[in-house]
Formats: sequence, structure tokens, C-alpha cells
Amino acid sequence: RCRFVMPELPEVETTLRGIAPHVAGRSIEGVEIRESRLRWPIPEELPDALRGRLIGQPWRRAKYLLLPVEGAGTLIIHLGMSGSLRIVDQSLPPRKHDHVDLNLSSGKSLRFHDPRRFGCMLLSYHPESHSLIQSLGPEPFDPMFDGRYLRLLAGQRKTSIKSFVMDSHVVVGVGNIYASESLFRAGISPLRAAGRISLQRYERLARAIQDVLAAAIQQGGTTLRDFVNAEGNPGYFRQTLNVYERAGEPCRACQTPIRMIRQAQRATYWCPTCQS
DNA sequence: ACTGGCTCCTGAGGGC
DNA sequence: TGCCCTCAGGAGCCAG
Repeated sequence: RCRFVMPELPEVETTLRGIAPHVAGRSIEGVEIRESRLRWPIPEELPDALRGRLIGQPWRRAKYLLLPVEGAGTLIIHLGMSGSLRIVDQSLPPRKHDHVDLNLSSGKSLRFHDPRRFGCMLLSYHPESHSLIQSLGPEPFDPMFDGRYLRLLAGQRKTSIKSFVMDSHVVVGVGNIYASESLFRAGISPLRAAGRISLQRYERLARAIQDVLAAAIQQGGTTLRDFVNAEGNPGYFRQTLNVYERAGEPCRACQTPIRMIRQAQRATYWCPTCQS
């Protein structure tokens, strides 16, 4: 039942590492926009603004990819839920849903592909204070992200812990897959109210989030070569998942059938024995 | 200050 | 085989 490569944080990080050496220090010779209707329209002035400019070192904030372009600000790219970026030869004909090409001085193109068009491509001179970026919570690997931070922020909130950790104002980069996986690893029921979880359990959860994401990033990292070279294969290697999309299958720890519930219109998978 | 619900979009999958 | 219907999902946004 494999649909798209859903770009969670590890996929975005893998994308960043994959494209960085191909774009940093190159200049943009031209921009081809075949479809500008993304989540927000691609600014019409984007091609003129970028043409002939040098790309700096790309970076990432949450699931946003940020490409500094000398003298033109920073390109803010989000992959939505079906987006991908590839380095391709400029002669490679675009496929359906290949919406944008940044043609590079190397003869390659940075090609943006996004069937669902939930992604975006915007330009900002001050990306850190852009409305999409400035109110984001800490990165999961930021030293300030720990159990005490989560406990403090949770206060008396009644929202479920699943929704809480997926809230990008709380912590960024915990998407649907890794929310379920982290809660399983921490032994916490996804139904529990965020305000009714102990500091000790939050410490477990913070570590679980970091461990799960780090493992996934590491696995993505092992396929970087595939990522760059493959034809349409973004090199997604999902780590061994304990609960996600395993409804009805036995828990790897206790054999209890994994359950699927819906929380805030999103599927949650969990083990009712291991998680409470 | 919170919280839940809506929205964008396409392709997959099921029913017939 | 083909058509129609339903549904998932990231995350910003808004109403209550």
C-alpha cells in the first residue's frame, strides 16, 4: 500500500544532504516553472529574481529547505506530503508533476516534483522571521528540547499527546509516522492528555523522538548515493517500524494486535498493552 | 489560550 | 475494462 514517499523530517534531511553538494556554489542559469499553483502560488518574479545568481549553503528548519541565493534572499521550499527534489540532467525530459526546474551552471537541474501540490516555493530576505518559520518550536536535536521542556509546555493541556507532539509549535519534525513510533518506544498511550503525563515519562518521550528520528536519518543517509543518482527513486529507506501501518499485526514486543485509531483526522497506530 | 475542524490536491483502491 | 466514489495526509488557518 505504498503511496508516496512521505517527506518526514528524515526524508527532508536526506534530501538536504543529497542536493547540497550539487547546488552550493553553483549559479542559477534559468528557472522553468511549469506549474506555479502550489499550496501558495510560486511568486511570478521568482525566475527573474534568481537568474544568474549564486546559491549558497542550503540548510533546513523543521521540514523547510532553505536555499540562500546571493542577492535575492532565501528560497523556502516545503515538500508537502508528496514532494521531492532531485538532481537531474537538464536534458532529462520532465515527467508529470515536475513543476519547477532550477537550471544550474553545472548542466544539472534541481527538479521539484509534487503530485499533490501541498508543497511550496517562496522567496524571503529574512527567512528566520518569515511567518512560516518564526513561530516554529525547537528542532528535536536542539539541546533545549528535553523532557522538562515538554512537561513545562504541556501544562494542563487536554489535547492528546499524539496531537501535542505533532504540533510544530511544540517541536518540529515529528510527523504522523514518527509520532506513533515515538509514543510506542516511550510506552505512552496516544490517547493520554498532554497535561497528565509525568516529567519522567516526558523524558522518555523526548529521548524516543530523538532516537527514532536519528535512526531514520541514519538509514536515509546510507542511501545518499541512490538518492542523487536514481531515476525517480528518492532513496527512501524506512526504518523498521514497530506500529505504523501494522494494524492487526502482532506487537513486536508482546504479540498483542496493533490497533489503529483516528485522532484529529489522522491515523494513529499503537499497542494497547505496551502503551498506557 | 486552546482546540478541533476545514482546506488545498491527486492517485489509489473498492464496488459494480 | 472502466467509471464513479471515497479517502488519506502536512500544516496553516480560522471559528468557537
